[in-house]
Amino acid sequence: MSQRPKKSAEIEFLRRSLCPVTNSLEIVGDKWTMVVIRDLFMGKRTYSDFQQSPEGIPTNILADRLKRLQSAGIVEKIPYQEKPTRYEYKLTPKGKALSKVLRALKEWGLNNIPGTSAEFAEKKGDGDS
Amino acid sequence: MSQRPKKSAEIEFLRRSLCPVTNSLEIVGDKWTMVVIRDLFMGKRTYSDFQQSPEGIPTNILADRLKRLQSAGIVEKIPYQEKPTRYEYKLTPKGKALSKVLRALKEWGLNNIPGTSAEFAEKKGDGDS
DNA sequence: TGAATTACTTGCATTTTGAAAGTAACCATG
DNA sequence: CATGGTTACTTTCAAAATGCAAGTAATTCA
Repeated sequence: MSQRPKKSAEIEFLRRSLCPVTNSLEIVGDKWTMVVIRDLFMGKRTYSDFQQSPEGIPTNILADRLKRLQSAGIVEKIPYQEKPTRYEYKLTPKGKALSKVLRALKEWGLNNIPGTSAEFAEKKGDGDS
Repeated sequence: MSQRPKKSAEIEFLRRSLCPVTNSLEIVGDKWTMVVIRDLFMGKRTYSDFQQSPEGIPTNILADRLKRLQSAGIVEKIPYQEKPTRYEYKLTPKGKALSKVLRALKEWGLNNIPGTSAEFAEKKGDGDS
């Protein structure tokens, strides 16, 4: 056995590269994912919370991103009431570890994109402490 | 004059929101842009340098991203020889300011995505000092 | 019974991406 | 001076992702 290379097993591990930057971008590197994560850091919890953000994420995209974030282990969906059963989304430790990425994006934007304003990326009453 | 609102002028400033995170993502929030920026931080300079990276960026996407990065003031294209005229791409100060975003993505990937390896996001001989 | 709310799913047109091939300028070789 | 090679793209077109709108399901409220 093992005469031929085990293609199918290898394919499961195929990535664009082994670079941590590239692999992170596979998960959070699109226009909407980090916006949802920003909302979670700001304390938003429900589907409609995310929908109400000023960026106006399309509802199908939001549903898709929440699913992907769950299967990536960044977000978990937890029931917080019954009848009707409602769920809240919250960051896992893996998700919370993205805070530095978020902060770096925020700082870069504030310093390099005129017209941006910190209050849109901070919890109300949070002095960035 | 200025009886009617200056729609055309306003439209130039229309954005998804005023959030610095969202606005940063409009520029660097896709699967390829930060890969090119990573390469620039690693010392790559020419079009073919970027093409040779292990991720295998499609050439039309590369050309497009380099154009966008130039018009965003993140990268500049500078001739470094004549006959034939050849250009190198390099980061502007605004581009260099993205180092924290890059580092945060790298650290998150290293800590949270098994199989990633630091050497793919560092200059050879650079001890991260 | 009917309207409202929350949390989605579905359908479909538009936009972006990606693979491959093509082009243009120049140099090097025979 | 014709042929081939290199660099740096552009073009074409199919496939995938996005975005808008409408539809659905469960439940509560009037």
